[in-house]
Amino acid sequence: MGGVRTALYNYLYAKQHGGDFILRIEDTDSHRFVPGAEQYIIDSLRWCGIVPDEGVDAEGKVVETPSERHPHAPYRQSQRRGIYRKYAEQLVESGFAYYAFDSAEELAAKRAEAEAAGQTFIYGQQSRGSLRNSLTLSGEETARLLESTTDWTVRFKMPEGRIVEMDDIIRGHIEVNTDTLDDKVLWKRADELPTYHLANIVDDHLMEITEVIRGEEWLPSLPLHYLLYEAFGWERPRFAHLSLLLKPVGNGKLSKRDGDKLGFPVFPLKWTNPETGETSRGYREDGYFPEAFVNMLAMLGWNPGTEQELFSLPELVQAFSMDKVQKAGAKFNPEKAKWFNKEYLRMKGDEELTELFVPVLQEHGIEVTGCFKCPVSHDFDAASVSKNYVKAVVSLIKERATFVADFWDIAWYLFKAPSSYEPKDTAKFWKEENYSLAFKVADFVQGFDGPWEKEALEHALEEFIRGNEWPMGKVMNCIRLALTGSGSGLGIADITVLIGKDEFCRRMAAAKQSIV
RNA sequence: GGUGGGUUCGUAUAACGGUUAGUACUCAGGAUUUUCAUUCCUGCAAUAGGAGUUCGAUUCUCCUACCCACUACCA
Repeated sequence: MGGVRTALYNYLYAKQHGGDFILRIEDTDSHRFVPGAEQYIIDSLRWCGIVPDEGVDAEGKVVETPSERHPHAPYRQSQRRGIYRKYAEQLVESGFAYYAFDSAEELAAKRAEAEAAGQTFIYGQQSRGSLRNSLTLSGEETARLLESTTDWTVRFKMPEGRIVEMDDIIRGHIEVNTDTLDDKVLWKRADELPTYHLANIVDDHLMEITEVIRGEEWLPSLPLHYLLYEAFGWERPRFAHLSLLLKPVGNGKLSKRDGDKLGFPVFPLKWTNPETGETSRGYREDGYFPEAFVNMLAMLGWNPGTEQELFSLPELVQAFSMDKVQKAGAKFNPEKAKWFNKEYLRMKGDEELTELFVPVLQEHGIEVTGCFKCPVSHDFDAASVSKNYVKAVVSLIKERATFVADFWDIAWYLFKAPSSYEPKDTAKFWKEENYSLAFKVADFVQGFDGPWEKEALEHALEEFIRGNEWPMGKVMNCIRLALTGSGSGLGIADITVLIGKDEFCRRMAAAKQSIV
C-alpha cells in the first residue's frame, strides 16, 4: 500500500506537470532477489491504472534496449551494471570517494565490539584513518588489493564539519552537519553493483529525473545525495519526502503482519512469496475496485483543500498539489477504505455489476443465461435465471452492499427458495393470529390481476391489509419470513414482483406446510 | 545512544495570526419504512504540555514530553 501510494503521488505529479512517469526497477541487492516480485509491481500498478510512460511496454514487460519511446532503457538496474563502475571510479579519482578493503566480517566484528562497549561503530571520519582503505594504504598496496581481491568497496568520503542545507518540497528547509554522517558504501566489487545511493543518483541524472518523491525513510540519506550531486557537478532534482503509512492501531509503520492480524489487505494484489509459500491477501481479491483503492490511498496524507472526497484518477491529476501533502504519518483506517468501495459500487452501472455478480452466482450453483436484450425470466427448479433478472436484482440491492461479494448474502433468496426459517425471527413473527392473516393476503396476491409492478402491487397490498384493519407490520413480516426464511430483506412487493406469482404462492404454501 | 522528521476529535483532515475550531469515517440516539438496509436529522468527540512574541496564537519562536524513521557491502 505504501509503495502504491508513493507511485501514485509520483504519477499524479508527473501527469499534472505534463511529465513522464518512469518505472525503474532498483534491484541492486542480488541477495534479496525475489522471483516474481518485479512482475508483481508491474501488475499492481496496472491494476491501479498507474501506467508508466517509460520503463515497461504495453504488455507490462521491462524494456531492454533504448528506443524512441524508451530512450533511457534498460530500466532494470541489474542490467545497467556497466554504467555505474566508471562513476564510482570517477569519484575516487576526484577525491570524493576511496577504496575500502575491510571485509564484511571484519566490520561486523568491529560493530559487535563497539556494541559490547556500549558504543556504535561508524565507518566515517573518526575511524577511516585506522581502517584498511586507500586512504591509509600505500598506492602500491591499494593497486595490488584492487587486482587480487574481490570483496572491496568504494566508499563516499564524507566531508568534515560541513552543514548541508537542503530543501524538501513538503518539509521545507533542513540542515544536517556532515560530522554526524558515515562513509556510505557506493559500489561493491563482489557483485559489481552499486548500492541504492550511487545507482539512484546516477540513474536519476541519466534519466533526466526532475522530482524525487519517495518515502520518509530516505530523508536521513538526503545529505549524502546532495553531496553526491555536488561531487559529480550535476544539477540535482527537487526532493519530496512522503510520510509513512501507519498501522491502524498502536504505533509504527504498516506491515503485512498487521493486515493478517486485523483482517484487511496490505497488498494491492494477492501475493505469494515463492520462497516461503506464504500468501498475503490483496485488495483486488478482497473485492475492492481499483478506483476505490486508489482514491482511498490518495486521501491518506493529501487533501484537495475542499470537501470533495471522491476523485477519479484524472480528477486526482487535476487536483493534486504537493503543498497539501501532510507532513505527519497517516494511520490507515480500514473502515474508511470500505466506505470508499461502497461509494464506488453505487456509482457503477447495473450491467457492469451484473457481469461481476454472474461468476458469484455460478459459484453458488445458479446458472445465468441470455443477454441484456433478452427478456427477464427465471426457473428456480432448474437454478437458472436470465441475465436481465440478475440486473433487476442488482439494481435493487446495490445500495445495500459494500462489495459485489455481498450481493449473494443480501439477495440469495431471489435465486432459490429458503430451505429453512430463521428460528429467532420465527419465534418473533410466526404467530397464528398473524400468519393466518398472511395466508389470506397470499390468496389475495394470487387473485391480483393488476399490473405486475412494484408500485401497483404495493398499493394493492396496503389497501387490502389496511382496509381489513390488520396489523401491517406483523402480517408483512410473516410473508417475508415465508419468502426469505428470515425477518430481514427487501420490500415484499419488490420480492414478489421479481420471483413471480407462482414462486410466491409456492413459498407461501411451503411455509404453511412447515407449520402443520 | 546519536541524527533527522513529526504532533488538531478514536481515525483521515479543514481553518490569510481574529471561527461557537469545520467536514468525512466510526460510534450513539432519533425520523422515515411492512422488516433489514438505505436515506435524512441530532449528538459524542480534538489544537500534547509549558514558556515567549502579539491587542489576540491551532497557526510564529523556544523548551519538555511522546511518536516515527535512519544509524547494513538493504532498499
